[in-house]
Amino acid sequence: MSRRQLQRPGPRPATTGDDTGCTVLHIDMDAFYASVELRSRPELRGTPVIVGGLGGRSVVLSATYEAREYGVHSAMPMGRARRLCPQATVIPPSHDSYAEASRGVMEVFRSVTPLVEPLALDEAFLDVAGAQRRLGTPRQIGELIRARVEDEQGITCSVGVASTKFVAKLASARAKPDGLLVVPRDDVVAFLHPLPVGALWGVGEKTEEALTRLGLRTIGDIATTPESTLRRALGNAVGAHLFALAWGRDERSVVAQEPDKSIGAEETFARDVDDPAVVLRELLRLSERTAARLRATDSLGRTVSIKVRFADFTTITRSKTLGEPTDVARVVYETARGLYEALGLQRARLRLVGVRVEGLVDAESTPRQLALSGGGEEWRAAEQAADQAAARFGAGAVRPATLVDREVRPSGRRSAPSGPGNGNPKV
DNA sequence: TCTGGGGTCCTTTTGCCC
DNA sequence: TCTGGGGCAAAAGGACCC
Repeated sequence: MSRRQLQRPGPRPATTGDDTGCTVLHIDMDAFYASVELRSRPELRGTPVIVGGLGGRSVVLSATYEAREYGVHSAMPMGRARRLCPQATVIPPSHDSYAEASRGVMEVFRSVTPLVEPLALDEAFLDVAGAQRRLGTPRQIGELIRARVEDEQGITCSVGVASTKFVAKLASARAKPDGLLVVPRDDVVAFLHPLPVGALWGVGEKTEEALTRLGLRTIGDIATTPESTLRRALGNAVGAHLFALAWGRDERSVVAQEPDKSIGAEETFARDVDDPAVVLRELLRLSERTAARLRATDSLGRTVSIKVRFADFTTITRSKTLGEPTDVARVVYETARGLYEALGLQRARLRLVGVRVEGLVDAESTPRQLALSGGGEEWRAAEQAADQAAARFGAGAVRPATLVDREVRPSGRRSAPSGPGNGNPKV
């Protein structure tokens, strides 16, 4: 599902290299969403298939290799993709089944080693140093995983085997589709230097332009440029980082799943919106979705930010840090509304709005200070009740909060919130 | 061609305190 | 009392990833 393919795949390198010390595996599903869809539509195998929304503003999420032959790739606007490949079958995404397939493959990975670092639904790094005595060399482990994923999930994947994360990642891209590539320690520099700068992890469109202005086209070019020149042109962090990568230096180790740092939701309107009432209703929906996910993951967040994209695609963000972290939709919404109203947009045409909560902490280990915050503990209780109803009867059972707002505004005696701090007088 | 939605990380600016 | 500047956190923007 990688957005960029390596531009010049060249001859598939031999897979016979020495894998000693190459304990980092990068595993990447081939055309993941499309492959999952093909499991239930086997008659479409070998034909161009595009997974993407049907709306006018959607983009390609995944395309089979047959569709890619026509120039279709992920993140491309659907309209363009359909013009490039009119005969393709278009399938709207079913995110639940991708999540389920993802759980399946991650389980395979974790049966090999606990050191699994997922990067996305369809890819992960594995450190297999500790699994070698049990399962064989890194290459053998890679082949074992490929076989098991295909057996158990009915989709193929590609594996890169190297001594560092980013070389493993480049190797899996080169091995695609349905392949495995080992880059021996001694071959790293020779493997890297002919590649275009855009192949480097962290080099996108803008950085590539900047590098082109410096006359640098390959990773080898970066390697022979003074680090100080790179720092000046790209900034300290990026410059130093790319210089190190160009020499195959990458100290980052594989770390098993870290907790999320932010949770949010955003929505592009089908058509631009200039009605503040519509925008506010959307902010409410997004706040509820975000807060529900906070509660579902036992997280609280301290900073609420909104994102507003105008019709011309310029985008701004505004944020506010709360006195204490929250997982209450009402608090998220009121903060978001304040931020939106402070913009004084009148009737500007908006394309997208989003809500995000940052600075996440674990709910269990964070004491709540109800009296200080006016933090909507009663709202929290109501929202938890709604969570439970949704869990039992499906999300449709829960009424939109626009109605809740009018009918059960928490004033005076109404609900008895349970949990720490119960009994604080309100207002 | 006309650009989704979920994120992370880095840089710069701004405001505050001392 | 005014001013400068260091240090810090928050805010804002932007690049990048899949």
